[in-house]
Amino acid sequence: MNTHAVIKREDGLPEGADFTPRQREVLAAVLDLMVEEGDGFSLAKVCRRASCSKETLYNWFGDRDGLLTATVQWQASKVKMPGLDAAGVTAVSFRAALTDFAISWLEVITSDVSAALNRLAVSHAGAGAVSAKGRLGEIVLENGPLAMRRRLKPMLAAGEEAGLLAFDHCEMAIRTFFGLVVADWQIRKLLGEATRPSATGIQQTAERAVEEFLLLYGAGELENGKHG
Amino acid sequence: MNTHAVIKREDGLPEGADFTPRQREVLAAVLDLMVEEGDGFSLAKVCRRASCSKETLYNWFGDRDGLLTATVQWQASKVKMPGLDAAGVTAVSFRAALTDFAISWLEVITSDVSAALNRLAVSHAGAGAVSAKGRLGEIVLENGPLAMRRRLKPMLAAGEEAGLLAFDHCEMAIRTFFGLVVADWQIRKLLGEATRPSATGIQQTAERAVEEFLLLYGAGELENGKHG
DNA sequence: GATGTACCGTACCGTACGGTACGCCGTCAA
DNA sequence: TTGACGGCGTACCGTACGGTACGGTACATC
Repeated sequence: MNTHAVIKREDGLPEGADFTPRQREVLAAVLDLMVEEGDGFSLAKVCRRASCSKETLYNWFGDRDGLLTATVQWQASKVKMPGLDAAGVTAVSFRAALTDFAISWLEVITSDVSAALNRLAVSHAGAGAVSAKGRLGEIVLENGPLAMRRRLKPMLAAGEEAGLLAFDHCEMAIRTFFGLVVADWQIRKLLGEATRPSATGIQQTAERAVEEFLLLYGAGELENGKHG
Repeated sequence: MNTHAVIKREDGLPEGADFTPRQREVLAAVLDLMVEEGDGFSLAKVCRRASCSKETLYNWFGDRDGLLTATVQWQASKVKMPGLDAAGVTAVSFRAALTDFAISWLEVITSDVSAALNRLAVSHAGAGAVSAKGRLGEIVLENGPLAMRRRLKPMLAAGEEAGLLAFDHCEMAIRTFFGLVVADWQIRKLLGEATRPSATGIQQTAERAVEEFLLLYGAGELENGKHG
């Protein structure tokens, strides 16, 4: 039982990640390497880039998996989603909030860092049945799709409260929203398709997705005619 | 310049994959191992499982990447999508065709084999800038989202032809359909979430997706009221 | 029967990488 | 001044794996 320091939460959820500045430097180097080389980077390279020794790495993070986990958790702790409070939602502000949400989600998803992290988690999720590796997939899942659901749920609930939305099952609405926004952007990015959509491309995608979502689930003044 | 035999198409598209039966046995073993252990399996294990020698492996496929590529291509060549010919589409048959399409797509996407293949391609897509690895991502991309688009396009065109659909840009409609059907199923599967939807779960997802799609893009008799 | 070919099994080699050990130096407290 | 400590750099070790070589065997062809 070594102490590994820092992160110990047994629920694996991405607690604040209270690393020292020096440790964050190291993690930043890891993140860079992950973007550049995927899972294939060596500890030696990390040390060279971060100007630290392997022994330090080992003392801080235990082993390679610990380092990866720490990196993923640290990055996860940095991503803050725009939250909309339920107070005083109007048709216009609600639509705008949904659009903002979609935009920032698309920006995250199509970023190189997110792609690298997801690649890492995906490959580890399929490696050796049990192995401690599984945690990575869990963490990313927790901070990816599941975080989106958690964020979205109160927004949609607020929308329903205000009579702007109508749905039977919130889960279904969430899933639909996810599908309309993300579509095939993420999987194409993960599979290495180079073209990242431009800012306006993302904007248009988001607006269209919200438009379609409101066509399906909008009520009252939000429910307007077909697009086209 | 070794001969590597078999697949040589420079465009990388997943041509028929004309392997000998014995070679297919080997590829099947590789596929199994990929499902079980992800990208981490060793050539030695392949040999043990397939009862072949490393030298044979090398003669047939060149190197590890060649073996992986061959496996991916072989699997890709096995996936046949249900095609609907444009002749005599009615509102009912069209909806049924879309639903069938969605169902079979969901079945593929949530299968272990597909997940393993996608994991492989995803991790290789993020590994080392150029390296021949990139090809895997390309191939899977070609047989994943892009194949779906190709299959879907004539179907939607036929639908429009028959006055059952109305859209400005076919690409947009395709993207929307993709999003509604796939939603977060694929990414969650890739990240290792164990629960595969049941047959009826898939059925319901597909029907709902088609329902929503037709609400957005349906014309004439296909355009019915809101669900709920 | 001799010869060639295709393949299996296994042993082998080089390398790369995770993990460990150790010497050295700056900092800080006593 | 001295000693302890945290951390850097480097050298080192064991292992695992990709790739190669080689002997042995079944089978086909002449």
